[in-house]
Amino acid sequence: MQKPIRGWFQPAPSSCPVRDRGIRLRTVCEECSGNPQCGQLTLQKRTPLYLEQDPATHVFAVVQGYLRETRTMSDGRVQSLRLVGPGELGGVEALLDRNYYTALEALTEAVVCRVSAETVRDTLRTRVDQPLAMVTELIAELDAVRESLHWVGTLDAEERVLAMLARLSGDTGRGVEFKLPLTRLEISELLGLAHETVSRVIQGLARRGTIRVRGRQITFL
Amino acid sequence: MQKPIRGWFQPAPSSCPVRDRGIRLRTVCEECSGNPQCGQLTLQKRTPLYLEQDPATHVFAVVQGYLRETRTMSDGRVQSLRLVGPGELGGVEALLDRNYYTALEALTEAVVCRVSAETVRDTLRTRVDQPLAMVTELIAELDAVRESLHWVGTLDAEERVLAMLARLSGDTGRGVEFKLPLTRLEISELLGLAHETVSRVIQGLARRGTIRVRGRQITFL
DNA sequence: CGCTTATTTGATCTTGATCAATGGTAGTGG
DNA sequence: CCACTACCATTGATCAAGATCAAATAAGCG
Repeated sequence: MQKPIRGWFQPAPSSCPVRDRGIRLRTVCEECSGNPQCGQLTLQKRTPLYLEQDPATHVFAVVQGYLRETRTMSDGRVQSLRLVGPGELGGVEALLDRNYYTALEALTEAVVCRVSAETVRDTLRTRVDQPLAMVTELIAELDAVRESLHWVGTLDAEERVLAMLARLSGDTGRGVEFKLPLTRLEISELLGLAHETVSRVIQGLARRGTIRVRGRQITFL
Repeated sequence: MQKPIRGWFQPAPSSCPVRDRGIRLRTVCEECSGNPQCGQLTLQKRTPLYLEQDPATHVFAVVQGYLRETRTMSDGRVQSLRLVGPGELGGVEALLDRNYYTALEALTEAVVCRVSAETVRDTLRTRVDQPLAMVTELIAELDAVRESLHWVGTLDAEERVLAMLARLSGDTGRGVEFKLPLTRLEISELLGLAHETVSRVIQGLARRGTIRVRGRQITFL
């Protein structure tokens, strides 16, 4: 069920659960490389990995679960910037060697690889084969954020909720039930909607037979 | 008045108008390196640099003027994704060696440096000092797009228009008049608003004394 | 079981879109 | 220089999507 981690580094030389679950490239994870057990971080729900303005020291690759990036405005409003799922990167601004400008927090129980920015920088400096892969990664991220922007700009409430449900369903097919890992409130914050609207849209889709809903169990029909 | 180009390459060895206007790093621009006159491209208003789905061959750095990235949806609606101004990059997806997934078009008369993706890739492979600078660039781009997302998600019409006006005013101070380089319609498309709304907001700000408006001449008060 | 947190549903309100009409401005060619 | 034209900007009236306010369940969970 785990997705491969998109990474910018070479295959791990020794046993590593991350690689063993099918990834092409390994991340230079402090835990992975120093430890034969490849002890990634396991996070409980609601655990923050870092807060806005924290000194930016590490980059994270999500192995399992969902995190979210948020930013707080001067007036206290919180905006969820994006959902970070399996195989995606968080905190790349650490490579700029300054403070994080977003907060990153686990929404579900999650497993992440933690890589120090220093390690990444060293690797970029010394390994000829890595920079292009890293650049490719970042451009893919850029693509993803633009995609979100496109969504927020043009899609109405129902389209956005459908897109989110599709993403959260992963590779679950039609007719197969899956469990929503997020609450209506969390979904609404990520989509820039009110939670009541998310609820109404989901009920509406159910009434029209697009999906079947049993609490947090959803089936596409 | 020109902004420095953010670039990932070393200082130009010989005379180059781009560098001479104060940039730290030069872009490996086909025109610049092959030609002592450093003949960047000059674009007329409304000139497209590339269209969606075109083979992605070049990366562009804006020297002067404003361009916009757009994407067309299946139903024909066009979404403006972002404004690309002096010092910023467009078309970085060319490094992925596939097709452009956005269109890039000049909104005003503009000057850009054109760099072949091949050149950039070669430089990343062979020059030890460049990758980190390039990665830094991309992360800054990522930051900018997230910023847009933040805007679109949390700001209301007036806040968005104000943010755009602030950006377009550049380093013009309070009390100094500047000329809007974009029409109300173009602004509205970039902000995801109706052009009537942009007009109303601008008039409203003028009525309340925040700005002074004379057609496309604007003064912050 | 009792408490907290999620979810659903209804009623009403606000923002900004849309429709429609008019006035301005800049560029073009005579 | 002026008239013509095409685009740009403003303003008003109305409408709709979704936010907000309010309240009643439902679902977890110690």
